[in-house]
Amino acid sequence: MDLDHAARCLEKLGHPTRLRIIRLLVRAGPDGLSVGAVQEHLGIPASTLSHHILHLVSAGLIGQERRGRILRCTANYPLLDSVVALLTEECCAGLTAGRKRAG
Amino acid sequence: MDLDHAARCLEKLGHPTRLRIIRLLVRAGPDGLSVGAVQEHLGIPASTLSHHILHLVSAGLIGQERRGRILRCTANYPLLDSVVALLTEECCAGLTAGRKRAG
DNA sequence: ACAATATTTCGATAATTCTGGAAATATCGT
DNA sequence: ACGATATTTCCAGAATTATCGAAATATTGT
Repeated sequence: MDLDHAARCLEKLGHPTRLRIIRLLVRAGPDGLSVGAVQEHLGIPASTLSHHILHLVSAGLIGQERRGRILRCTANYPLLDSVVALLTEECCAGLTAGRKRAG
Repeated sequence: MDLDHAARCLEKLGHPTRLRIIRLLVRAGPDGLSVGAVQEHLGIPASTLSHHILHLVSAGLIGQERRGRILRCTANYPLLDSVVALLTEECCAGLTAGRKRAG
């Protein structure tokens, strides 16, 4: 995970609707939720939701699996973890008090 | 820090140039860097840089302090920490294996 | 084949963001 | 006051993103 890849993920996460989608899916656990279920939770038009989901899929932040008519979306936990890890190690926290890296 | 505030921060971090600025400032430590120093590192036009810095300031991700002609920019470590914390606790990691939160 | 359900694609508009040259502003040293 | 340095603001154009109704595409059950 390099900086640009992280930036691409953060860009996708940096939209309130998409961040809500991610939160829903993370909380839903490994089974995730169907697109329809997400739509019910968020109460937004289907086409708008579909676009946002496409964003998240294109960044790899969520995965999808067809099950009949239903398209199940799941959070990509490892990728989310590495985004947080990059943000933490390379850019942000852990350096607050006594910085460990030279820079 | 609510979801929308986090989304606003993530949106700002979700741009390669801005993420680079943040990384520079974090690594520079509590003293930060002047705008000019950042510009030297990134090699982009001053006005473009100024716009990006304004974004980061408006989100509170960096602070500024004038010192004569030089404007020193510093990373807002606590805010960065809380963004990471929200991402970790509410949205992302820590739930990968055995989830602790109900949802 | 048909109706019902689940989701996407099309198409169009509005809004926002990104970029950077040129000019303006602020500060300093002399 | 002047010239140099540091940074921003103005301005404009190009590019991207967001939104959502309507139509299209699967899939299932009958």
